[in-house]
Amino acid sequence: MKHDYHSPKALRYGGHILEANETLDGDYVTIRKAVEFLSLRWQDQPSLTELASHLGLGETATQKLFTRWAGISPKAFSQAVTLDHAKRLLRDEDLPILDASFELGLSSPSRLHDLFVTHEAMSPGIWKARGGGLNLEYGFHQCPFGQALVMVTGEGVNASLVGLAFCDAGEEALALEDMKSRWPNASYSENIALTRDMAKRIFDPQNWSPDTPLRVTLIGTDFQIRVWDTLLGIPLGSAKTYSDIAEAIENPKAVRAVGAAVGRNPISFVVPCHRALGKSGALTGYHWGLTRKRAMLGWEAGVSA
DNA sequence: ATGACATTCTTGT
DNA sequence: ACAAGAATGTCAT
Repeated sequence: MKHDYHSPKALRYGGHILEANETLDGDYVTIRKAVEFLSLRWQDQPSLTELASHLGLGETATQKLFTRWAGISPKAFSQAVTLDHAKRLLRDEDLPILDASFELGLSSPSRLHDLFVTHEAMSPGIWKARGGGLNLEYGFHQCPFGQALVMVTGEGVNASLVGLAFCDAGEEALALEDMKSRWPNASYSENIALTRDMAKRIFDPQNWSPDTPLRVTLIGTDFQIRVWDTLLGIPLGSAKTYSDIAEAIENPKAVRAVGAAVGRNPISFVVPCHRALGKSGALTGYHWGLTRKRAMLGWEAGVSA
């Protein structure tokens, strides 16, 4: 199934993650518009004046509002989203190595991602059963990149993130269908209370701590898991090309297959598929919308600044 | 800039 | 089994 999510809609609201059904106010709408404008026009770097007039606001108000969301100025955001900057991300010297733990099939903390996660691969049986016997709870939450669909398995300390998808307000049904089609035999129930904590943990960098690593479970084919595992090793503020990844999994010619596997990553953002770029530094593609990929890269530039 | 095609893996018949 | 398609890359025009 294929969806076209081409509007950006980036949204943190006053530093808090909101639930999907909470009312949006003027700030929210404005920020969304600003990111959309900057993201769509990444090629010609609009000035603050242009941005402000597009929003119908004063320059100071625009500057302040935007900086509160992104952690960086509109100017810095535009730059973070250029081809040049993407190339710089690719240049980053130290190549992340595959976790030894993957070889062993065990879970282990990966400190390379700033959003400390422990990940484990689910038994191939579950994959073959297309999610049969799996109990998934989900909920939608507002996040800096639109509505986030959070999917969790297990309870309490065992709660583990299985899926993370994005959409614009109003497209929740599509996103849910998209995710359900990956594990059609799993059973699904909504549980906002459970997923809310997970969302807060993920989207507020203040909650990123090695003491409380986020548990994630990778469900996919062998090949896909190897690709996703490699993605997990790309640190914040850096990026890899699809061919880099193909080499990392010791299958250098499988470049195209890597692209397909990256695109099929069910835990978008946490498994940083947005840090996979074309060899030229071009963003090439994103399942949840290219503009959203730019927004993520820009937002991360603010986090790491 | 555009297009053909090489190559690998997934998925739907 | 088989064929089509995918978030690529390279080479030729």
